[in-house]
Amino acid sequence: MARTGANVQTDVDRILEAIVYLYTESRRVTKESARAHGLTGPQVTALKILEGFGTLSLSELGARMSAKSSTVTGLVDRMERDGLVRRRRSPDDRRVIHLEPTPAGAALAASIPVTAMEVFQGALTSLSKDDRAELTRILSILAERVRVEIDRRENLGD
Amino acid sequence: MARTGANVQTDVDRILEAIVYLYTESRRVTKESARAHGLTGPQVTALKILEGFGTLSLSELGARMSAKSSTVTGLVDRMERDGLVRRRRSPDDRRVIHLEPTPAGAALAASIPVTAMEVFQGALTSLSKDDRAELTRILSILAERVRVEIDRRENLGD
DNA sequence: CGTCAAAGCTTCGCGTGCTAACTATCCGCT
DNA sequence: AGCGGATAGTTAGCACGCGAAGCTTTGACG
Repeated sequence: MARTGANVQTDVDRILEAIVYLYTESRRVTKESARAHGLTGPQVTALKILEGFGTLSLSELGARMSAKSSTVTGLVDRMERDGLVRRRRSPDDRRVIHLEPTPAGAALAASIPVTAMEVFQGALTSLSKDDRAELTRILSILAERVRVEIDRRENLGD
Repeated sequence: MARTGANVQTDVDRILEAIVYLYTESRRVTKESARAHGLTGPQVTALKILEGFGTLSLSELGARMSAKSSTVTGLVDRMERDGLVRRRRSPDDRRVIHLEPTPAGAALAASIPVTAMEVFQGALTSLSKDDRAELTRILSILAERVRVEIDRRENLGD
């Protein structure tokens, strides 16, 4: 274990801790902003995605939100209940359900600024330009590596 | 809006997306590892923290897990039900409840490798040493800035 | 000494989020 | 045509996770 030295583990810990913190806070901030409009965080996320695409299937929405289909079902149930979106069965493929915002949902989406992450924007702009670019670059690499690693494991494990 | 230019928003988006992805995956991996021992992710986290400290109050545990007290209550309820920890009222301050792992809980904690984040270790060690150091440095700054920004907002808002 | 705000936990209600199991539909292959 | 696996959604059951409201205990302050 720890072939590469103990300080790697320290970095892992620090990075993980920072990521967890940043994620938690980003969700909290989003939630707070959503709340001001009578919505929840995921609902705003979904509405904003729909606003961009107009119509999406449940699975497409789920993919863009990194959520499983059963989660999306529940989310959409509540959004439909609250008159934000409408389900419509696809004529092409009867398994598929298309989702579109209602006028009310669309209006609400438009009224919510994308600045749910103002806090991050503030923090990120306070970084130097170089640091920001570096962060983007390295995080992208990291995400890609993790993706690959997970794929590898799944193909081994099963 | 976007006083500082559109490419900042792009960076924010990319960084946020990467963070969400990494967080989601880290939780998934942790959960999977926990599952193999019949536990949930947060339960492992709590046990591991308790393993390090021996005894903690509920609020101290909550602080270390970034969880609210009502969340901790439920988590500890289930862990107590499953014989992993024990609640004990503090003699000094009768509001406080001390938490300690049962022998079974302690044994379980010891048997679970900290390597729930093996995937990350793999990905991170595949980064160059410099990139890893850079990432740690920048993320730390970012987390600190966000912390400050949030404090600032809370003192303004209220 | 009494009051009263604050701290520590719990309870309740709600909204995620996941896995497992199930239904309906589609599609490839024979 | 029809079998059989894959795909899209739903349902059920569980564990978080949070905010609001409530309880007990503490400690500060008049």
